[in-house]
This record gives sequence, structure tokens and C-alpha cells, in this order.
Amino acid sequence: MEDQNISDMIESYLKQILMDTKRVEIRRSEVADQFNVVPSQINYVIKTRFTIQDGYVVQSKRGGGGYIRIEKVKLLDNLEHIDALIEAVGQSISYHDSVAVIRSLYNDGTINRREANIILAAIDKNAVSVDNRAQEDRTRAQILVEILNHLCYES
Amino acid sequence: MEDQNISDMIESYLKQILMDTKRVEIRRSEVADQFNVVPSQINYVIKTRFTIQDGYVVQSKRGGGGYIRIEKVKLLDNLEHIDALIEAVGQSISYHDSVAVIRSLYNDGTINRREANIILAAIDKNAVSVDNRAQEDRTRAQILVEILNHLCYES
DNA sequence: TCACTTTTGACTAATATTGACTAAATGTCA
DNA sequence: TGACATTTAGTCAATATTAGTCAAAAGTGA
Repeated sequence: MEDQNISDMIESYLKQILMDTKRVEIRRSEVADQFNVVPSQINYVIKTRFTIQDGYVVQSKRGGGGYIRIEKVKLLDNLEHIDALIEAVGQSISYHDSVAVIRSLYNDGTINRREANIILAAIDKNAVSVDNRAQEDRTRAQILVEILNHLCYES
Repeated sequence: MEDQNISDMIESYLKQILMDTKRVEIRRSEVADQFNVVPSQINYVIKTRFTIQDGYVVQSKRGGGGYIRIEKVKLLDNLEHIDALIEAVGQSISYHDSVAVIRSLYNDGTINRREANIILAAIDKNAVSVDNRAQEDRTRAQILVEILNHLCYES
């Protein structure tokens, strides 16, 4: 709570609201005006201080009546395990190694068989197929990491 | 149901009626007047929020006594439905349209909320991200089709 | 100084709103 | 019946209204 810089102040402002209400919905330009910063600074604050690791899920909509919505979510207790898997996946992973990751989630009880099969389909060779093998492994990693991040909390 | 903009309000208004009556029949200009928008905005709302994938069928008639009729319909049985979705996905699909496909599976009862969220994660922007936008949409389509094909076996 | 974080703004993307023009159905009247 | 007016709805592109991205500039602290 030092509030040394404006980003910290915006962070505190939003987290203050979230102490009461579980979710905030803001108009980016309004908050930017309020703190006298450019609108994109709101994105910076959200990106650096409201991550899924911190237990926040962010949604937004553009156009008339647009908004940014931040929701505080309850993180699961086997977070360490999922974090370890994210670490293990890294930037790139083969199909074979992915299967091990998914099996681990299944054994863990994090996902059931049906969910495991859906994830297997999503990272299948056909799913990530492109003319470049290295790219396939990177895409597979991205998909897995995105799913793993989603499994971190109750939705 | 945030109803930040007029289109959302019109959508809510119509869906509210459809909760009771299975079908609504409106006079375009009347609803436009009621919400103080131009008539063509009604078309915009219908086009973006009452698609066949969401389970709505729209009919209309021009001239004296003209109308727009929106009907909530029962979706096809699972297999047919999945086939239709595979067709709709094609070789390439945007994130936005993918969400409609996944919502359709959920409305249909083919997948539950948790599974829907996993699939949403799999086709997220971050998941398919690569330096080429067109490729992202192709990869997204491949993932979705792979999952849809898998769901065919299960159902 | 050097690495890191914060701040800024130009450019991009998504969504909503508007209105001019078009198309279709119906009404009217000779 | 046929011509034309009237009354609807449809289409599409321009404009408006948001938020997102990215990299350069500025600040900060060891």
C-alpha cells in the first residue's frame, strides 16, 4: 500500500472495490481520466497486477457501452501442481509429453476422463498441424498452458 | 446481463418475452421507437444475438402488416448438430464465431459449463497465437473440428 | 551506469449506431 | 385488372465509440 506511483494507486483503487464486491466493471477511459493517465495505462496495470496467478479473471468488450470487468476468483488448492505442470510445458512440447501432463491431471483428480479426452483432442497432431514442426510444438504448449491456467480456479 | 448499451437492452427485452412465450412478433419500427433507435438497429440486434446457432429462427414480412418474428427452436439431436457445427467451422474461424459454436454445444447439452470453459481456453487468442493472423484462425478451426469429432464418438 | 518498471501515445481492432438506399407486400383507385 | 402509392422490412457502408497492442521515452533504484 505504498502507492508510490500511479499504477500502484490504480491497483489499490480497484482492489479496494474488490474487497466488497467480487467484481468491478469499469470504463477504461473514465478510470484513466480519474487518475489523469492515458487509457492504455489501465491495461498495463491490469496486465501486471491482476493476473490469474493473483486470482483475477479479466473480461472486456469494445464498442459502445464497452467495459473492462475484473473478477476475483477462488484459486484451487492444488495450485502448486498446476504451476509445476505449466513450468514443465514451457514454450514448446511434443504430443507425447503432453499426454503425460494430461495423465498427471487425471491421476490428480483435477480433471475427469471426459475432460482429459477433450484436452487430448485439442492438442492432437491434427489440431495443431501446420507446415512447421517446431511451430506445432509451440502451439501445443500455448494451448496446454491456457487450459492449465483455466484449471487454476473455479468458474 | 449488463445492459450497457442499447443493443443489449433490446436483446434482453426480446429474450425476456421469449422466456414465457416461445415466439415474439414485433413491428420493427415500434420497437425502434420504444428504444429510440433507428429501425435498422433492430436488424443489427437480431443478426448478432438471435442466430440459428443460439437456437433462434427469424422470419419477417414487409409491407402493410409487416412483422419480424423470432422463434426459439429446439436444436437438432446431437450428432446432426455436431455435423452442422463442423460444417460451420470450416477451414478457418474467428474467436468470436468459435464462442457461438461452443455456446451452441452448451445450450444443446452436449457439453457442460466446465467443458465449455476448457474448450474456450483451447481456442483462446493466446492459445493459437502466432505471427500470422490467418493462420491463427485456421489453427482454431482445426482444434475445434478435432474436438467436435471427438464429441461425435462420445455421443 | 544498467536493468527494470512505469508512462505515454500512435496505431489497430472490435462493436455499436446511424442513415441512405433498396426490396417486398399491401392498399387504392381508375 | 393494372398502375401507382403507401407501408413495411433489409442491406450496407460510413461513422462513432469503445478497448488492445506495442514500442519508444521517461523514471527508478541498486
